[in-house]
Amino acid sequence: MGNMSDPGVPPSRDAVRARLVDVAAGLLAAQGPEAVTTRSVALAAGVQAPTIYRLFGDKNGLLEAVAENGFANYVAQKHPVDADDDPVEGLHAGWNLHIGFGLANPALFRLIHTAMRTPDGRSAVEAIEAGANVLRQRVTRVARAGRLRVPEQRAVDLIHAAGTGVVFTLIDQPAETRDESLADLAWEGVCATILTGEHTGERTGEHAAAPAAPATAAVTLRAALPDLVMFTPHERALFGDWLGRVVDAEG
Amino acid sequence: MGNMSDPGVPPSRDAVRARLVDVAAGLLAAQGPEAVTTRSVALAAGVQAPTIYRLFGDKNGLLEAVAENGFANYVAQKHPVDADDDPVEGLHAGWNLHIGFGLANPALFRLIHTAMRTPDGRSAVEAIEAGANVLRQRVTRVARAGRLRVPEQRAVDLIHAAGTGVVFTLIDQPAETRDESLADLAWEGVCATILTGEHTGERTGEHAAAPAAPATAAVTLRAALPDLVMFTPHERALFGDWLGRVVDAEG
DNA sequence: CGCTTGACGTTATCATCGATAAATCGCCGA
DNA sequence: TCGGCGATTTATCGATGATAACGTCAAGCG
Repeated sequence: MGNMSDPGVPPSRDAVRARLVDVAAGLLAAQGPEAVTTRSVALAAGVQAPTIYRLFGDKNGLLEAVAENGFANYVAQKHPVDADDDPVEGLHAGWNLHIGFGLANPALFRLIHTAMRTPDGRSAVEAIEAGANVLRQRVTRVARAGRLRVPEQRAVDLIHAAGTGVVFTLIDQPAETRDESLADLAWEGVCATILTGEHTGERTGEHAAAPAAPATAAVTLRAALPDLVMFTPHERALFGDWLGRVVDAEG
Repeated sequence: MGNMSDPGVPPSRDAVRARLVDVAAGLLAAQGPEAVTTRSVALAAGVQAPTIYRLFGDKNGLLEAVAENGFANYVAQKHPVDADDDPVEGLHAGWNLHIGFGLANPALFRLIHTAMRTPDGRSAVEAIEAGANVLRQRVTRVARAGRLRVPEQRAVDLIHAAGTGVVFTLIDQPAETRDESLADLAWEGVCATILTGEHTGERTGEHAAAPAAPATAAVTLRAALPDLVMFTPHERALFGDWLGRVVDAEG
């Protein structure tokens, strides 16, 4: 938003940045990763090569900006999925977002899962980390609703693994023989594995499995206390007392 | 086999080939893909750079040979899994092979799924294509046994997607916090999705009989922990630990 | 034995790529 | 007007993938 009043040439730095990102994204999508050289990007954007280094630090910075921009664009283009729905539906929406982004940006998806990773496993792209956090939050919502039957981290990992694998499998196939319903099949499998209830992910409307507030969960656990052989008698007694406090306070 | 009698220098072409492949594989595994340059490989192998091009055509040919060799080595090191067993067990063995190879050769796995692909989706590495065919055959065996409830191609795709996704998810995590049992969870989910019958692939015995209500309740309670204001921080921490014990033992 | 032939090693070199230093330009405020 | 500073341009560096050109050696053959 800098100097739009200038009639001349100075394209306001942010405009140059955006143009570079657009050009790089276009080259990446159209001609693959090896077509994205600093020279070709600079030439196509009408700037000199050093400009890239001043604006992005190095070529990796440019690619990170491309990933950031591509992901943000894709998310923005989707309707926001109001969060007051069924938590499972929210999770499904996140799943579809993951799959859709990968199929729409295969080259970028490959790049993200290979080159652009810090040694500790965290993604070097801010937006990707943010997306992972959103997934975590949505899984937590499902857990709070009492519909998760595996630990949250395992659910997060399984969803991420299934989504990543589906995208790789699909973009590795020629577009003609590609059957994108593989994503739905995988989603069914994920739901059947991590969710409670029989009709897992679909628009069942009403589930036989109860919404299960914390109090309900505490009641369930207290009923199962005698079977929990991993506790010593004293531990079991204290555990039961605490469950009682939860029941009294939350119920 | 060639000229071992010669006391002098000629190391029999195949020996040079094998040494180059070994050196390249070592560099790839130890220092990452960008450490595998034609010069570094040639230097470490004691040959000149053009030798690589005479033996492998180009750098990609060398990398394909590395992938081929790495996969073959891993397969050979495993016991052959006699094929007269339960077809589902054969499938499980193939699954474990896929996962194990990816975890043992993360850099190679990344390379295979990014750089070394022909435009029509087929892998450029012969051994990988062969592995895919083995998977197809094993799925066909399961289908012949009447235990498949989805089309064969969908089953093949789902298994491949799940395996690929699990490997990527695991190798993207630091080795310390990595939980490799994610592979087992994913295998359960795949079996539940593509196989008939309730007790799917495992020697379930006790697990699948009940949906593990205590574990679900414990997961739900743990997700709601931050909202349980009736606990002191220390109590909450201990309570969370105990809930974790319930999840681990019952789930 | 002498000649040819072809495979291999060696050296030198090319084109390209990522990245940067140095010089040059242009605008803005004092 | 002029100093100063940031942005642009030019030129270049080191590394990399890839190859041409030349020399060497052993095998085949008259």
